[in-house]
Order: sequence, then C-alpha cells, then structure tokens
Amino acid sequence: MNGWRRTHTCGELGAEEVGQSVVLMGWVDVVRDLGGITFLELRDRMGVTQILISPSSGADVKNTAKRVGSEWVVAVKGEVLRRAEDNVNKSVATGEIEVRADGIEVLSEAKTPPFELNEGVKVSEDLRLRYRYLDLRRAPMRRNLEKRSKLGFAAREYLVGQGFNEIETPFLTKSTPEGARDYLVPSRVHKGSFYALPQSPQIFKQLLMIAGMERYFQIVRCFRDEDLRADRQPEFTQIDIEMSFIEPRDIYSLVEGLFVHMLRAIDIDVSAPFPKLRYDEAIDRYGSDKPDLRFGCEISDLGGVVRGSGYGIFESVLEGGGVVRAIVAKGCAGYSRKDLDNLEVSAKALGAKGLGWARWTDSELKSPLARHLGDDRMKQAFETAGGGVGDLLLIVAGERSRTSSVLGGLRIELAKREGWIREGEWKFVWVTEFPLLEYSESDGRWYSMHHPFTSPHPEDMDLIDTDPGAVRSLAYDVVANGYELGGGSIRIHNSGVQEKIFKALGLSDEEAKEKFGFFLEALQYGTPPHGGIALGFDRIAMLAVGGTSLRDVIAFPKTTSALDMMTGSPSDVTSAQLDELGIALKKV
RNA sequence: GGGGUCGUAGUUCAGUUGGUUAGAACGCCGGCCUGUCACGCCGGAGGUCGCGAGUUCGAGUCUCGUCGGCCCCGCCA
Repeated sequence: MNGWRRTHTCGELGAEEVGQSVVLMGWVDVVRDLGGITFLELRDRMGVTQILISPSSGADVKNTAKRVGSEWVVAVKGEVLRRAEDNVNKSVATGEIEVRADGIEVLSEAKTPPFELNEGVKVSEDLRLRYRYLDLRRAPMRRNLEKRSKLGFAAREYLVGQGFNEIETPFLTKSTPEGARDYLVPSRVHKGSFYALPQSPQIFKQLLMIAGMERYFQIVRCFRDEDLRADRQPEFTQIDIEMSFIEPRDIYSLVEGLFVHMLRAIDIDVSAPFPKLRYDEAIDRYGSDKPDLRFGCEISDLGGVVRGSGYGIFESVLEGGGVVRAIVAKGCAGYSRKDLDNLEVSAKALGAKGLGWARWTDSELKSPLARHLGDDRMKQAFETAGGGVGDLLLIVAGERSRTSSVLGGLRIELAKREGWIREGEWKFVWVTEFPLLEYSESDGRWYSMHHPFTSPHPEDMDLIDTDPGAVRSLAYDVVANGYELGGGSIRIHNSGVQEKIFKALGLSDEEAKEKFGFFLEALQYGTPPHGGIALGFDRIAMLAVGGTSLRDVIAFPKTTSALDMMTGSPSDVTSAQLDELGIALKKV
C-alpha cells in the first residue's frame, strides 16, 4: 500500500478537516471524467467521498485515474478541500468537502461487475445470490447485516446482565424420532451410523438445568430438513434460553425485556408487557395461532343466527358439530362479482367448500344467501358479525378448525389487499395454553404439538389417559405482526410424567429407552423445575429491518430449493469419500 | 409431493394473431468535454430468446418434457 496508512473513512470528512492531508482507501463507486477534470467517488463501509483529480494533479495521478473503473480498490492521498458553495452536495454526508488527489494507488483491479451495485437498481434474486459478495456491498444489505449484529450484541448484553451464561452445545448429535426431518452426518469411524445436526439444542439445554446451570442461553444455529418459505431457511439462528425454578410469567417478563432492549439498540420502541391470548381464543377470533393484531376484522360465530333458518347446508354443518362463522370486511360492499370470485378461489385454496357473501350497500343488502335465510336473518347475521352499511360479510361453514383457518387466511388476504396494515407498527402477543397433543389421522396416533418434554397443564394431568386431545400444556409462543418469533414451555421435570407422555405418544418402553434413555435417566438425578424459550433470531432481524424474507438478513442464504447458488452446494463427492464412509449411492 | 408465476443483450425489461434483419434503457468499449455529483454529447460492440423434443412452410411466440428463481399449500415436535 505504498507505505500509506488509512487516516480516515469515506464517511467522516467534513468542514472540520479542511486543509488536512488524508489517506482514504476504498472501492471506486463512480468515475465522472469531464475531460480536464475528473471526479471519483470513493466508497467504503462508512460512506462515500468525492475525489478530485484536477489539472494540477501530477501526470501519474491523472494516468492512474484514467485507468480505474467501477469497483477497483484504490488508495488516495490528498488534501481535504472545502467545496465552493454551489458545488456542495447536500444529499451526501461528506458533500461539503472533496479530497484533491495528490497520489493515487491501485490496490486491486476489478472486473466489471455482473450487475450494477447502486441502491435501487433491480437485480434478480438468483444473480444476487450467485454473486452474494457483490450484493452485500450494496448499502441496503450492509445496513441490514449491521442491524442484525447490533441486535445480537444487545441480546447478549441483556441476557448476561440478567445472570445468564452462554454455553455451547454439540452440532454432531443424535437423531430423534419426533419433529422435523434431521440433517444427517455419516460417521467415518462408525460406518453405517449417523449423527444428526440439531433441530434445536432442546435436550442439551434441559440437561444443563439438571446440571445446575440455572440460567443458560445460546445464540445458536439450528437445522431442519423441511421445505422452505420466505421465513424459513434450512439453517437458522435461535436465541435459545432455559431457566430453573420459574413459571411461565418469568419467561414472559424476561423475553419482553429482551425484545425492548434489542429493538431499542436499533432505535425501535416497543411497549411491554405484551397482551396474552389463549390458543383456543386466538383460533376462534383470528383463525391463527400466530395472529396479526395490527388490524381488527375478527371472526364471529353465526351459529345462533342461522340455526333454524331451514337452509340445508348450514343446518347440516351445525348438526354435524361444525360451525358457521364470518368476518366483516369494512368498506368492501363495493366488491365486484370478479373480486368475490377471486375471494372464493382463495377460500377454496385454503380448504373451504365454498364462500358465502353479502354486500350491504346504501340501498340494499345483496347476497345469494338471502333467498335461503331471508332478509331479516341476513341483516341479523351482518350485525352479529359487527358489520353494517358499506361492508362486506364473508361466511364459511364447516368443521371448526378448518373454518377458522380459512377465515384467518381471508382476513390476512383482505388486510394486504385493502392496506389495513400500517408499516412500522409492532403488535406483540403471547399465545398461551397450547394443546399438549394433536392427533394425526394419517398416522393414527398422537403427536406433541410443541415437543415431548412439554409439561401438561397441572389441572389437566388426569386427562392424559382419558381425553388426550383436551389436555392443555404449559407452552407459549411469542408472536409479532403475524410471525411466530419464538416458542417455549415449562418442561416436565419428573421422569414418571415423562414416561407417561412417551406412552401417550405411542412410544414403547424399549423405544423410549433407546431414543431418550440417557435423558430419562438424567431426570432421576434431581431435576429442578425448569422451562425456557427459543426465539427466531433471523425472523426478529427480518422484521426489525422491515424485510419480507430471511434472505434480507442472512449473509449467505439458500434458495427455496435449499441450494447455495454461490458455492453450488449440495454437490457430488468423490467415490473415495463415499468409500471411506462406507456409503454406496442408490440409483434414483 | 402439489399449485401459481417468471426465465429474451452484462443488467432490468418490451417483443402484436406464429411471419423479413429480435428492440429500449442502464452498463460496457472508443472519442470529445475544467465543477460534475443519475455529468453531458457523438460513435460502437454485445443475443444458444434457460435447456431438449414436438406441431408448422415458418416458433422468442403454440404443445410436451426438463432445469432454475420467487410466492403459496402440504411439511416445519
């Protein structure tokens, strides 16, 4: 570097430094060659500074400046000059000054990049991912990663301040039967055996409680081999927390404090405590276990209104134990036939058999259902659901949970379509009292809704044998703006109860012993009551930067088909590598 | 596993009912230019229309298959 040392960054020079001799290093953002005079914009992570190559600059400087192009890395030595008043650029932090180059050194030449790096230039997602290191030079991505870093630092700062120890747990661990599909790692030493990458450090953090650590946390990578979404990557980061001698409310206040502290670090204010909704309430009112509370449009039950109407479809649904429910779309009475058809298509895609509607315009109430229900009953239904003149009523009938999720889905769709969601707003909510178990028709058995170590609600302990579906758990999710940001529970700390749960899940004693024997044994050595939570750090960061995809906050993410466009993984390995692992590939 | 949508110059896109030589902007290259900051002006190069079959006298355009991006359902204890 010519013996030069960088004296300043490209974001800090101003009127105060005028007259100083400085050395800047960075990437050439733009070259503006006006003939006798040339301007370079030099960029580093802190900002951009204009470099002046004037007629009085030496021949060396001028010749070098002629050669350089976009994204070359250069060092510039020169004097900070105050710009004439008409030349000040108010839109740039360093716009009051420029640096007259007395020396310029090319540190690295650069090929013309495959896309322009200016903010605001649209580039396809796959190109950005293939050249991620260039994409990350762009200001929005850099800002996002900086914010993510601050959030992580604030989380550690807060938790350590609360007396937590950050403790690492293994990545090469044991495959467990319940839950998401595992990523497997073959063992070379023990051919035919596999490690699994952790879906979460669940068992280890409970063992740390048994070990007496009392307050553990870890910002840790987790792996799940399931299909991806905008908010789901195969590897993702959790803020994993576990505490001993606590109740759910201790977790609530800890996590509320954590969110307030983290978000304050990037100048976002949120208020705590967060409201709470029981699971069944969330489903009935919002049709989701991760309700978006930034807008209303709650679900209403019309069973009382339509019962006895004589309308065959509704009557038979009600007789069969189903429900007739509705949402009111405020101000949407003007929807066209086509709009309504589109909504019906959505409803069917969400699992509805059909979609009933009624539009209450100034003059009249229009609905294909009026013929069956009568105008009075129709109007009553409208009012029961909280609607009136100018509104649209959407009715779904069927099995309870299906109907809820359909209306919940329509609710979200309407909110997006009608712009009911105010950007920048944060609506947190705790969803509590999740069911302990859910039944799988296809497998003919019960599964844990959270995980098999979740404590049943003490009041429901006796129902485990008689009515497993009615057992509530001490599990909770923290939800913001319709995203599940975390979930946790109070754990079972009694090996008898744990065995009972394994039995309810259809695990034989032998299976339980084979898969979790070490853990069942550990529970017998003096286990403190304990519980915890795992927060989705990527999702928190995504919401905090105003993003819509985890790719916005992950430096090197995977595509929706779990490919890494940059490295080309996953990829073939040599037959020698396979031999060493004792693995033979099947033809697929 | 399923549904939707996209794939044309380095990039972002346009391309009519299937019809002559596939266009624009930005970028890139060359020239001119002493106050630009989206610099300006003049000129130029640049295309396996993702890939493979098929229909047709003729395919960027139609059909089938396939690969890939994005969004969604299933799945994600």
